Amino acid sequence: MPELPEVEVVRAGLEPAVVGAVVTSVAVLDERSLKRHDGPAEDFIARLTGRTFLAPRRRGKFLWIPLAPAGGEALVVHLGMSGQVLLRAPDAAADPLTRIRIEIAHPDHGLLRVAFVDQRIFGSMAIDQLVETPDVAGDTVPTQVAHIARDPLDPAFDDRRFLASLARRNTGIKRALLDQTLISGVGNIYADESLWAARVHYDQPTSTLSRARATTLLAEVRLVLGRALAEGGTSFDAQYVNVNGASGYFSHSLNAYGQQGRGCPRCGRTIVRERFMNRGSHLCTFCQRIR
DNA sequence: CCGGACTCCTGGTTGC
DNA sequence: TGCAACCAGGAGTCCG
Repeated sequence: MPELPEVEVVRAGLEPAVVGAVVTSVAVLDERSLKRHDGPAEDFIARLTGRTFLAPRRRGKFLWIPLAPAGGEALVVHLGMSGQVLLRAPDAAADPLTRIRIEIAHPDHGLLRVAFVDQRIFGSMAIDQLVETPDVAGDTVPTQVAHIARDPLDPAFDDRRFLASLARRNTGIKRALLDQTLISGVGNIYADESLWAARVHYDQPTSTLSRARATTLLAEVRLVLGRALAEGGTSFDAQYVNVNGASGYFSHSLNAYGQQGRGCPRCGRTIVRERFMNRGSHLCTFCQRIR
């Protein structure tokens, strides 16, 4: 399940290969992968073919490649649960489960294929208009990303505003962490990891979480995301970026997620998995109690 | 404002 | 061994 670190690795990997490249052809192999696109496949193809890619950008789990001229449209990518963006040589064998294939011509690297591969088809691509952000002058995001909060690794993320909305809200803390309109980029895995690190129970009411503990939690969110990013950033091939979003989360340093039945790395008691919000929540019920 | 239920989807795992 | 049921969940929508 790609979350912020995995999506950022994809963004960074794509950047050198796509900036300045011209789209020479587009094939939509499965139209369901255009569910975020407002229009039929023909419209997607027509609006993308012949365009020049600018530098890829990201907010939370949304990735987009602006199209020249700047400030107009962008190719938006969301990886969903299982999406991958693979860079291939133009004559490479087709990747299984490729849903959209984009051929590009780069002034330095020549012809490349960008394959959008997605097993479960929760992800998608779209062409969308860029709009100005309300908080940073000159900054733009696609319209379908405009309702998402900045992510905690964004220099313009507003800590005080986030903490204030937590205090004002009447909900559980994990719900809040997963609410992309409050803080973006955090998914189920890194939510569990951050809560474990900060010793906070997933259902702790946000209004009763002390300012100090909320501050600690936000710091842990940043540490967890930053650590994952550092691990992922070293693992991709420089020439043909093959960023895996499916097995995508960087699993070698998980303390809570998927660790049910094992010992809590902090106190040794057993990590349990509970159903919450129609998904799994992994925690140490000794370290993480509602207070 | 809030939360629950539902939808999208399919490879891998579990259970009989 | 074979097949069906179940499971994973990001994000959007709808409803009470």
